[in-house]
Amino acid sequence: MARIAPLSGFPEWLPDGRVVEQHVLDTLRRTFELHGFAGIETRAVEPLEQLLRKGETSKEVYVLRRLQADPEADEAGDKQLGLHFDLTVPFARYVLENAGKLAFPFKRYQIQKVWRGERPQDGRFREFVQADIDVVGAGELPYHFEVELPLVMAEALGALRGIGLPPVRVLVNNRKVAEGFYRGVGLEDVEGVLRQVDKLDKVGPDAVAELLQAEQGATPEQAKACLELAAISGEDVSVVDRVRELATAYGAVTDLLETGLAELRALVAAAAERAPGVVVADLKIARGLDYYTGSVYETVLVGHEQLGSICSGGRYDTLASDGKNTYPGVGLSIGVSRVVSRLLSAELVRATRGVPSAVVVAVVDEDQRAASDAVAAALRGRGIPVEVAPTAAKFGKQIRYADRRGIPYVWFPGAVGEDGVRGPDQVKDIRSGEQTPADAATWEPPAEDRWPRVIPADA
RNA sequence: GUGGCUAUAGCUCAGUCGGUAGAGCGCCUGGUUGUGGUCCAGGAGGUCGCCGGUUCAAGCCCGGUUAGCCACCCCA
Repeated sequence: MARIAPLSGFPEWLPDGRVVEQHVLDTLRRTFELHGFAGIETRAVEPLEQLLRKGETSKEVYVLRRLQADPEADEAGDKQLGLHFDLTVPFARYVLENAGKLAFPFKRYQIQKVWRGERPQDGRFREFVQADIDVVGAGELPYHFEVELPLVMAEALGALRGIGLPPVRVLVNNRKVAEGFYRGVGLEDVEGVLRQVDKLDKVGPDAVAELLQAEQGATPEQAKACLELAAISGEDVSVVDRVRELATAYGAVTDLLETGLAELRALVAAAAERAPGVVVADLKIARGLDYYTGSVYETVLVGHEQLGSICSGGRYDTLASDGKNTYPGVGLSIGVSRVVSRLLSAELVRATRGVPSAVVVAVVDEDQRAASDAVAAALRGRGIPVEVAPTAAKFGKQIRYADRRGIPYVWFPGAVGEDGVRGPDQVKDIRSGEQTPADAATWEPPAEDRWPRVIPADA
């Protein structure tokens, strides 16, 4: 028998999970718009060569082809399409394509699915939703956007605290600091060093020290310096002084380092004021991607650090370039699916119901279905989500129909008396059992019952 | 892509020394006269992932395969 089984890495939620996801999406979108970001959507595909420009992700790209494509023809390859694996590459292409029509600096948000042919795991998917914000400038982009963007994300995620999302911690670092320091101590393969330092949480400092020596040719002294830098973290500007002291001790003070430290200081100082306790400077944050040139960000859910980063990004001096013009940018991306999957699997949140209906209108018998339809229409006309019972089963079954779906109210159309006149309708709150006469032209459910809500699971 | 673990009812899982399948939950029906949840009584539902091998006999042992989970890699 052809077993129906979920496809690993392609998550699908039940209706009440979708209510949660939709709430998250709505909340993020509202926050982005409050900060003036314009929404765009790009196509799902990009030319393969465009997607592969960013490096070693090639194996992860899903290629698109027609079932009947001529196998000879696709040898040509330059017209091959792939599903985008992030929203930054499509955005960069979009900026170049529409540069003449956009006003810079351009702030946009983009919430879409992306695809990566990775091995799925808890919180890691092959098809998932990202919510990105980026600011892109023409030619130049003021540093203050590197301060603003992580704070917008912190606010967006903070807006989800009410439904039970754990607090977040935005870890920040600056590429110029890392690069300036590493070069200052004589390590030229900045990329390689970053990659090893990035493993710190997983393998520990001793292993990283060995890797630095074995893989990057570092001296024990250089390795020690890298680890001491990585150990520095803090919420206030004193981290900057500590980095400078360390660099001085190793004779590693460079202009690049000083530039980076000034930037990092500005970010930490602003964050301490605008979002105290949320942004933490952490000098071990590396981010493997090579195109970051300034601030880099990673965000964890407090208590769920094992889940990995739920929101990352950074500054790119060259987000896009057409040869003549360069467009620097800074942006972050929330892994919406990762967040939602954890909210659901760890039972941090729940939806009050999985269907929109606040009311089920009972059907007395099929001959009187029209009366129930009329009640439903009257309620809907006033914006109350309603459905009519699917069958004229015993009332006990119709109540159970509502109960199973979490629908709080059952409406009983008045019985037709011997005089042929319909008696008064009644509405029952099936949670309390309370049943009262009601008029479809005026009855209102309490506001909290009107639509499904997302609430902390323990509420 | 590499490695480890797993696959039995809709779900979560038991299944001993190989002897042709069980529980809990869920679902359906009933417990008169149109009002659910609790309780009671009944009931439906499984080619034991798939293919092959060993054996008188395989859910159990062996090989393969597919899928899922986890770790690595990388990343949201």
